[in-house]
Amino acid sequence: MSTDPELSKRLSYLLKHAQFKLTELVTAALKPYGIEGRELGVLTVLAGDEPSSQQQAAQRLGIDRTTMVALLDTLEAKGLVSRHPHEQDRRRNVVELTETGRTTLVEASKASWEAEALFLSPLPPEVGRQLKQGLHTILNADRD
Amino acid sequence: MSTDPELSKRLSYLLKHAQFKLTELVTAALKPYGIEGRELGVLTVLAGDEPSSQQQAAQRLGIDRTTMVALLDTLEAKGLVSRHPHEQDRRRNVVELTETGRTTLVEASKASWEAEALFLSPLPPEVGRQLKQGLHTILNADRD
DNA sequence: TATTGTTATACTCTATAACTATA
DNA sequence: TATAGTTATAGAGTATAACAATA
Repeated sequence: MSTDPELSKRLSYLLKHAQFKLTELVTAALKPYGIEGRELGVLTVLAGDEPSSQQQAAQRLGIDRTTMVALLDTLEAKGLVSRHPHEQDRRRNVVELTETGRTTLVEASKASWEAEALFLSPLPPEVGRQLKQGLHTILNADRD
Repeated sequence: MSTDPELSKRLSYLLKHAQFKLTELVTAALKPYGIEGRELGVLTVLAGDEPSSQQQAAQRLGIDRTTMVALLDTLEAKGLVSRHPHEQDRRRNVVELTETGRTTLVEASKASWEAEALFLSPLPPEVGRQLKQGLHTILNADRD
């Protein structure tokens, strides 16, 4: 893509293009399962411990609740999640994975990890781990 | 932001949030100079060796030529670049930095590097270098 | 015919504001 | 009054298609 020598030394440039490349790999890997990376993220969050309301799930994903609506519309149309009114508080929707949703999550998740491994494959395994660890350290540096 | 334990192990998640955080830092650092990160990228490319046409500059940035039009409209309105018809080929615009554009580039570039250093500051300098080197290796792995 | 810059348009992703139904 | 979900809408950021000027 871009090849300006000065620009390609910028971390902004490296991160942007790395994300672009990883997204390409993940999208291709998930294609057989009929979902995209963002949707896999939603399934992952929904699979956690308790069945959560739409708003709780949105918060855990760091997206707006209005964005979550459209995302769930799609996943529901694909038969991967189901929405039911909460028994005690009927304003809320309890969102759960369907049986298909659970198997899709398992298989698509595996494919996604493989895409990540492929992305990191130009590096020795230990260097790849350090790269992830470094990003993790930076993102959690504020929280103390 | 998001705190789902499963999700935050994904490289997709780490890259996305890292980019978000770096963009915040760079945007704040560039604010005194009245430009954004993408505009600094354009100035950087335009400063390279030969005065380039709009399309050449767009290619080096990896963006569409139609996107470049709006970007240059903004930079021209700010007095940082100037457009002139190419002498030999009057279809092309020669895009150059103005005097103000050149000093802005120098100062804003410095501020941007400082923002990057701040972003990497939770890591030991050597680890930060390795992180950049790792991304660079991954992005150039295809090209051989 | 092909190319450069431009405009009009549309598409994606996202958020804000307002509506509804419940509490 | 306040909250969960929804809808309508708008704003970035981007690209595609069509146009005028030039080659």
